[in-house]
Amino acid sequence: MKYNALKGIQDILPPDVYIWQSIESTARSIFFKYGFREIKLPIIESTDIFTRGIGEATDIVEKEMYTFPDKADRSITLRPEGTAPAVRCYVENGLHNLPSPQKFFYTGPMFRYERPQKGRFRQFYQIGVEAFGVAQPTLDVELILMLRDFLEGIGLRELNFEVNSIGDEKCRPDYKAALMNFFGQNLDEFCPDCRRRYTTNPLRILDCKVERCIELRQGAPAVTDYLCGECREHFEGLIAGLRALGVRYTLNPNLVRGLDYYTRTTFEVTSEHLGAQKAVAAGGRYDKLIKEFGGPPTPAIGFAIGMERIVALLKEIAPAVEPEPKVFIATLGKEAEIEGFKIAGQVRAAGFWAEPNYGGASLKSQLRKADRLGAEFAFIIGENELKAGKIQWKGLKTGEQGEVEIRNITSLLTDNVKPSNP
RNA sequence: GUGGGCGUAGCUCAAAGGUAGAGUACUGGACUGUGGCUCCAGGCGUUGCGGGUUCGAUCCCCGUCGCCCACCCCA
Repeated sequence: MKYNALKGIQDILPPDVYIWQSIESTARSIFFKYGFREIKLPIIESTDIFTRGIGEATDIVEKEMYTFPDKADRSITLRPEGTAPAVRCYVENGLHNLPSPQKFFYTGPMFRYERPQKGRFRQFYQIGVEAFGVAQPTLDVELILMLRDFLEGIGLRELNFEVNSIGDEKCRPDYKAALMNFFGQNLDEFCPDCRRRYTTNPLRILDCKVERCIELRQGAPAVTDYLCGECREHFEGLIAGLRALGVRYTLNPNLVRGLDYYTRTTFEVTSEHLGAQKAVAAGGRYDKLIKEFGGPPTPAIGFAIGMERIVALLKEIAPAVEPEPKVFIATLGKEAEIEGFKIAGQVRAAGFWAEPNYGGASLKSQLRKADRLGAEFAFIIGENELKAGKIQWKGLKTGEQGEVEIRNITSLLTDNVKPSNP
């Protein structure tokens, strides 16, 4: 019987996992400086968290959710995204009673039942960021700035920052009507997908990739021309802030999002070095969602970073590297083996990776193993060394060899070697 | 859900109807206490699975599962 991981679900192994760790630690340190605190959220929720939060008619809810009945026949769902659970958490824990803004981030897997392809998986990881309680566009600007700091911090360049505003419940209906009026004139010339979108979500016609549709939508009304006064002011504040802080961006009036809860600001960071799924991070405002979840009306904004996609970009820049032991401890004989484990303890206490040999083997094969592991030093302990209270050390990169008293091992290392962390 | 490509050793790939091979990796040895180089030894792999055609299938056909890419949509 051969077992496979489920379709679209993969193991993450070394050395890749070291890239993941470094991304997460960079996120923690940069987000900390912006005052974002980490929270741990459950990966399963009551199904209605998502149907209510994301929207009944969205693709995610209609066809992509992992939904099961539990043993008491409650409908539960593996989270397909993090914002709805974060809002549930915010309201349930009464966090609106704390000073605004409340700023959080979280990491972990999301689940969507989709056909896998490059950059798309059924279980995929996101770093999610949410900020509650401030309506001013300065918060939007700060989030985008933090996202840029993060992406540059992990070493990514050549990314496109696209921003847009899709208005709110006051002005979006007007825009939608104008759009339908425009497309309705020659609807039968559009592709079948767009004809379907016309009724389900006409905004999506704006980012259809079919060439004919791109031609046909020339001259279509732009969302930013239909913003109400308040939304316009907000959008202008966002643009002014980005400019003032030197964030390079492009306006993309066709940037519409597939989740119902977005209002006003939407943004997306893309790379040309990925496949068709080229968004590495995306987000927007959701000013109505907290009230929808039974909390007080509270403006909020957030974004999500796609881990697999930034890992793919980083691997393109530099392949993942396997960390190497600092010291391999080769021993000859039972007594030396025990002494070897004690010495390993000293090396570790000094902050270095010590790798022992397990069980008897010839010195030759032990050194070969040390070499293949990429160890920097081999320590050799046999009968002679035990008697003398010394060890032989050998630099496997340099070929140098010498003797040192066991009690001086720590200073030998700390004086000559830099500690290495994963 | 739709379309296309691909499934042979841990990995990369041969074998184009006559019942599977190489490189690499791994382990050990040559070198009974000194790695990297070299040489030697070690794999009965249900050729993804199931059926069909054939005297005979890794190869042809059908189905199925899986992977990859694209569409839809999204991080």
